Amino acid sequence: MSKNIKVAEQYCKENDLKFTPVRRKVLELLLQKNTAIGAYEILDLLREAGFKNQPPVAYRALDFLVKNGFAHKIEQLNSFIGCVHPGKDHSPAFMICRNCDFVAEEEAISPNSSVSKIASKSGFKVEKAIIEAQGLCHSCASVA
Amino acid sequence: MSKNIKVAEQYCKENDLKFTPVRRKVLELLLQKNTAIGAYEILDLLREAGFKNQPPVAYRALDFLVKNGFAHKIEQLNSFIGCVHPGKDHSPAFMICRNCDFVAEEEAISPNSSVSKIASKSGFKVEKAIIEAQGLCHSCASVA
DNA sequence: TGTCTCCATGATATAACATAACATTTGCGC
DNA sequence: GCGCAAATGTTATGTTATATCATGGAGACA
Repeated sequence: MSKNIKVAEQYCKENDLKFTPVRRKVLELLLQKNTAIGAYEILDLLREAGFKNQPPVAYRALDFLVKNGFAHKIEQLNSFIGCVHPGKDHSPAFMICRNCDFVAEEEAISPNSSVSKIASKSGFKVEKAIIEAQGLCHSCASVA
Repeated sequence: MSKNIKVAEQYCKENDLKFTPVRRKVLELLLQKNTAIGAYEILDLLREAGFKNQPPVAYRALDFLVKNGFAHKIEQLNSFIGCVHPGKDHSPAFMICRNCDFVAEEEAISPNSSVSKIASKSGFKVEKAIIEAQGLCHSCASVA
């Protein structure tokens, strides 16, 4: 069992959250790849694994995982990815390779980051921020 | 006629782009609001203005406007907003008020911005980046 | 133990967002 | 006028996401 699954399990236990079979399975699926997966692709994988496969099944599990910090939505791709450091309160930035679909999650926000500075300048109170960059990952950039 | 429409018109003239009636109308619609508008809402407004209203009509115009920097897509909202400083090559950050839907566009990316730093650390070659923050705008934050 | 309540899941339907594909028209250089 | 390229018209369909109501299952507590 992956380390991140264990972390999620432990976190749920401590916070009275139910880490049910379908939620666990979806997280496992997300963690098996380093690319983002769409909800309907997850649905297919769930069906193969013997779960029910109507859209709400996937979306509910994904909502749970995203809400609790175990997964993230990549808005530009309308798809989802497992979080590489769950549990910690964090503000990720994603680097999406347009060639191989690899998605890297990095830490982004610090008190003096661009977003904080821009926000304070305009009096905007930021609650969450998404940062998604598109381009070429290290290895695809080398080849090209 | 709004200043931004003129800028777009001039830019198109200089770059051999066709600022056709439907493209102009969509840009006008986007510039009339300081909130983001969905493609199907634009479609409704186009119909009211006597234009054809099948989905491709709106999406084509939006593609043109986004591609040429006259408008931006807000990924989190699946909707669009007129650009406040068109023509200039820029990397915007958006501040989205969850209370009043106001969207502010700010300049975000500099050579030593968070994104650039993170990217260079991991060898990722960034081609474009989106930054979208959610929270409360100045006036909604004051009320609360 | 019964039953109440809360939350998760099952199931059906539909809403909302976006594009494929092909026909037709328009503007423009020659 | 003719041919090309780009824009628009038109039909159909693909993709992503949610509303709604029914059913089930675990824990609280008398």
